[in-house]
Amino acid sequence: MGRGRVQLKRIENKINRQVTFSKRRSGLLKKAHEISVLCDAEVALIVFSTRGKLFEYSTDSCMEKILERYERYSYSERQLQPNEINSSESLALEHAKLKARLEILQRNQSNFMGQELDSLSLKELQSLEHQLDSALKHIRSRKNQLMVESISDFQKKHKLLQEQNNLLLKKAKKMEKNLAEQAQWEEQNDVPNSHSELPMEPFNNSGSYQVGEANGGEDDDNPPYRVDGVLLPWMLPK
Amino acid sequence: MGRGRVQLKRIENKINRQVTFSKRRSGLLKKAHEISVLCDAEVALIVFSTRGKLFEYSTDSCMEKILERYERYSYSERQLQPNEINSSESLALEHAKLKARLEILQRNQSNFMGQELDSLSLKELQSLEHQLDSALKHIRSRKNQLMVESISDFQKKHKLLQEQNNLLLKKAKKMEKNLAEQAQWEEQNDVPNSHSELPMEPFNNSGSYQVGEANGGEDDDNPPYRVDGVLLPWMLPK
DNA sequence: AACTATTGATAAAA
DNA sequence: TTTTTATCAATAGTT
Repeated sequence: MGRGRVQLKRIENKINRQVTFSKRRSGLLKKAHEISVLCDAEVALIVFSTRGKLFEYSTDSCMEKILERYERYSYSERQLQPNEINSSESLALEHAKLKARLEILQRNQSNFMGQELDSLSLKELQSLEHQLDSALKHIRSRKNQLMVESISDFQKKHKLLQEQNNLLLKKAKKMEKNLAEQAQWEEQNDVPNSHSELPMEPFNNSGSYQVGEANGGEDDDNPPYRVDGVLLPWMLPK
Repeated sequence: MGRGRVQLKRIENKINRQVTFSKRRSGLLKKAHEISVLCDAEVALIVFSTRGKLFEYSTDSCMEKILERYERYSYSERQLQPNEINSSESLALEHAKLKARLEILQRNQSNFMGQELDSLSLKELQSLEHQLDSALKHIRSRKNQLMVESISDFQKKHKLLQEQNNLLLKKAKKMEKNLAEQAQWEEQNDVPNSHSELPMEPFNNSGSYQVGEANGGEDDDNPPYRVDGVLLPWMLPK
């Protein structure tokens, strides 16, 4: 738009940049207003110039409402609803309450992380200790549960693969035997060699869940948290 | 721009409105980006469609920073022009932010108390466990410190009182002796009895830091956390 | 979603 | 800055 194409890069000439900014800014604000009116949309536009001057447009000249809506929308995936008109009083009160609660929670959190303990009494410390102790128990229990689930999952997969492996092994041996017999027969009857050139192997080292060698009777004799010598990520030392 | 002039009023035809919104929206975002790049400006653009869908653009994809800057800017502007109506607006935004933060903190706190663990992964659980472990160490260390301080404090006071007690005891004995001598003297000289009717005792059960009987040589032989049989509040079982 | 006739925006110049 | 003017870009209505 204008004489000559526009490169999408910073205009180095300061004067030009400033002029362009002024023009485009008004254009942008205008377009923002237009879409807002034409399409019944809620628009908030904030522009800071290089030198930090603020220009803004907002539908219904209510920037804060839109920003608040934005915060709600982007912070939590909550359902949008028409803005409730909170009286400034109740909002201020709510605000103060929230702030107070936030402070408490923050101090609590610090305490839970073992910080800012100096202001706590012996009694409070002891209560905190008990709380954390109990929390740790829950956490470890949950962790253990996850681990056990993981282990049993792996064991199932392991067993399945092993059965498959054994099956394949048997099949392979059978085929080998057949081939040997055929070869013998052909030799006896003077037929040219025609069987596969690849020697049969017992299918090790192929699948992602592949486990060692086929070991018939050793199932489930592993020590806890170890599945046939495979180290799961969480088994590694921290 | 297009065939025929545009009336600056809401497009009543729903389909047309939606199409126009889509077109103009992309145009607006593009122009916002252009002015941002060309003129080195900081731009934040928020658009809500009629149906509440959010579209946004912001320089450097850092919306929050720009919004914060906006808040700061408009706050300082307000300070220059005391306006009570606007204050509630900034409050609204703050309010939304606070709420979001509160939510996060609350979930954290739940986790710290060993609750709502189901949504956590093994890794997160482990990190939580370590954090709590370390916190517990701090807490116990602090508790121990307090206890040790408390004990040594009590011991000092105990010693002091004991010395006082001994002193008083000696004084009392001396007085008793004097009295006995006086009595003897009076008896020898036939003077009527006039001394105190209360028998002298070694000042037990009087001060708040009073400790058992005066026990000369047994200082500091008590088991840890016990000071002469007195149970401190934190010594009581939970 | 594509196409174009128009209007709108704006770069450069004043 | 704002206005002017020559061009380019956006888009309304249509397909």
